Amino acid sequence: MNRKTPTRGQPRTSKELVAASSRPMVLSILTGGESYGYEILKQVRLLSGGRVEWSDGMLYPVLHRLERDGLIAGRWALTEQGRRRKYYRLTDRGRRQLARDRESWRAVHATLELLWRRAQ
Amino acid sequence: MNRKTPTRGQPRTSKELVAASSRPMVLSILTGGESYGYEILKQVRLLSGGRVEWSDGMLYPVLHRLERDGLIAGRWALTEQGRRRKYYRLTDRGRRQLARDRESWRAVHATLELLWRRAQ
DNA sequence: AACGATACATGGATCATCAAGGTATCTAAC
DNA sequence: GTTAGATACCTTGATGATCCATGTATCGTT
Repeated sequence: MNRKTPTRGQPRTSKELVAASSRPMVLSILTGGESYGYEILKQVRLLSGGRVEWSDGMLYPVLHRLERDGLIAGRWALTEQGRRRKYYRLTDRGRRQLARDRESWRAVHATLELLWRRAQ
Repeated sequence: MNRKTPTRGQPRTSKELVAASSRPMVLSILTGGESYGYEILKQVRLLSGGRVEWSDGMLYPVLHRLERDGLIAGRWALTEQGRRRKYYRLTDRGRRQLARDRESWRAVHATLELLWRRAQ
């Protein structure tokens, strides 16, 4: 990996927030169809308008764990340029986990927004 | 601590989500004025409509860390019933940290909601 | 030849909650 | 009087997470 990519920059997101959002974020991205690690990194950067940046060293273990837990399923493929890629797709189990994650997230978010609106 | 209180129940929130939200949640609650551990636990339960439940064994270390880092300041007090309480208030540093946490949270939330709306 | 982007992976340090336990006071029920 | 529940604080060991640094490799452009 090129060490000068913005992937290695100063984190704008706390590591706890990354930990909490990585699973629902990856699962959500995969509801749009198959994807692979490097593309997921770019998707996150794009969708957040550059406000969320993940390191690749963080994402790959996440993908391995999600696969180990049966929430996503991977298959190896080769591009025309000869690069190997591991494509992941969402499993039914992953879809159910995403629904639970979304509910938990929204419960916490609603509480925080309530507090923030209260204090302006 | 009474072991039969709902505080010890099955967590509805993943530990990662707790980790990500505990600091902004505590700091936000303290924008409403001084509070103490036990009351903060009840506030979280109340504000979330019972959807977020923290264990006290998780909260006290959080409060100690926030105090150690200068984001909150504590003082001991005694109630008329003779119970000791440690009241915490938000410091200026804590207020600045909360502003940063809120921004990060909203960046991640906006990204997730974008994905969720996209997929219905 | 060098650089940057693409594409994957690992390992040690650090730091977090969780689970389970502890101390103590007060009130209400039986 | 003693049991139970609520109030109020705290600590420790096990587990598990990202972070940081590093490694491998291909391809296109300068």
